Amino acid sequence: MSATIRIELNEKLFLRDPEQTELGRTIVKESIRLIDELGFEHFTFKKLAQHITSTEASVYRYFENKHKLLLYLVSWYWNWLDYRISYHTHHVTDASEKLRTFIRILVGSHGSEPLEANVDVLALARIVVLEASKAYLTKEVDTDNKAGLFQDYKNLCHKIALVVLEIDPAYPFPHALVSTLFEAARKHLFFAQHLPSLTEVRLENAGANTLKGFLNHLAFSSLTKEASSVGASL
Amino acid sequence: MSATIRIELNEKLFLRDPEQTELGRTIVKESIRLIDELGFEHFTFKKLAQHITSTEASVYRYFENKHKLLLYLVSWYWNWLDYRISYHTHHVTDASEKLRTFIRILVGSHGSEPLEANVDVLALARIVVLEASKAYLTKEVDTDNKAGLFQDYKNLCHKIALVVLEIDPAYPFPHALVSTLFEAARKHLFFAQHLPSLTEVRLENAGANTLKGFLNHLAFSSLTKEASSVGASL
DNA sequence: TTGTTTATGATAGTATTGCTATTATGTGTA
DNA sequence: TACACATAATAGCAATACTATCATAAACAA
Repeated sequence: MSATIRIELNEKLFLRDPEQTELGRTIVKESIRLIDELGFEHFTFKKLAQHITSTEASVYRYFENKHKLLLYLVSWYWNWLDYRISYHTHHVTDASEKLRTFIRILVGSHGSEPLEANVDVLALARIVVLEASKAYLTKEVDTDNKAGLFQDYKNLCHKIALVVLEIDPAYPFPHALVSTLFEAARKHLFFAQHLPSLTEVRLENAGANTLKGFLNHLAFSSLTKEASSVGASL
Repeated sequence: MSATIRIELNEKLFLRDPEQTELGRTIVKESIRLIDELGFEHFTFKKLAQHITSTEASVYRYFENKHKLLLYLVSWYWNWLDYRISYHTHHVTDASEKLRTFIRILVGSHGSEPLEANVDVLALARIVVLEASKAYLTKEVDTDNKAGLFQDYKNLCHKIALVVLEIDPAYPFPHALVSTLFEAARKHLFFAQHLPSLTEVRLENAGANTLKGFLNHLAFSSLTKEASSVGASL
């Protein structure tokens, strides 16, 4: 494992590859800090430009608009997660163990592998929780999808879905289950912090009522033979 | 059942109660049509005012801003759903049957009870799918929550959570499961339409791979004794 | 009836956002 | 040396998100 991970992203996510220049890397790095601080709605290219003592026009040379920048950041995160999952499961043979590992990484137990130097991954993870849904919940979703801007998320989802099928080849909703786990992971992290009456998940709790516990329960309940027959009878 | 349902909403959702005046009702009715058509990002009070041949200032007298209007519409929807669920379950004694009915209504099998005359409920349902998450995924969530703006959603969630506990009193995540069902219902309706590789759920399919089938499987798998023990062992 | 409140409309104005265009400047490359 | 090229500096424009003021008409109260 090298110190910094090379993450290749769809070229349609940017106008000029931000990884290739100092300014580009600064834009990415500081936009993460600023979006995390202000929230996506209050974040503007003008504020970013002032923050990095550059100009609005320069930022626009890298990203078409702030929505594309968000898509870039979120894609980067899914790639990074993919990398971490591969890193932690490539030696695991048991499919159930693989899924368990996936969930463990998904809920954000960071620290056991080399962190990306240039990017504040914890801030990016917070952005993903609060903003990632907005990347696709738009009227432009079909256009963006045709341009392949969600490919990384879909790839990752498919990869885990294959593990699910390995556990239970008869399970009829592998992709649906995995995307639900992704969405639920983010939502319950958010609920635990801001709307705790919507979830039993507690972040400070290392024992019971962990997000990991809930997601494991949700996933493996669905994948036992008994459970499958429950669904089929409805 | 009367022809039109009176739905009482938190007064902090509006500046002047739109139900009390002709203009107010027009604002609500036509904002639903416009948000559905344009999407929340492209929707503005100016466009709405032009659409209803009124003025921006008049709209602002009813709603503080478009975010509060969205909160109003979404709250209205949860209230309406609550009403429908009560209507269809008040005579049901079996808890599992109640949960099944809840899921059936959640996925949107409309038409069996009186429709609200003034509001295009189908358009509102589409808005909820695309925009409801944006109502709380903001930096203002704690302020809005303290003002009670999410109370209707939380109440509904709690109500169903009690049914879940009736089915399996030992289940440790009743609210988490129910909020997951709510979120998943919206997300998979959306995925089925726009990102079908993220779900097996198909809308046109009346037999297999229905949203109802997936949610029932997800819910009832988690609530069988066998399934509970699966989760506890992790 | 008269007077008064109240809702709406009409109009104006301001700061910010989102974006484009033009020109200048410095830096590295052929 | 000449050229390309990235960035900075500046300007500008249309749209957005409001706020304020004043006129008018309907509703209602004395």
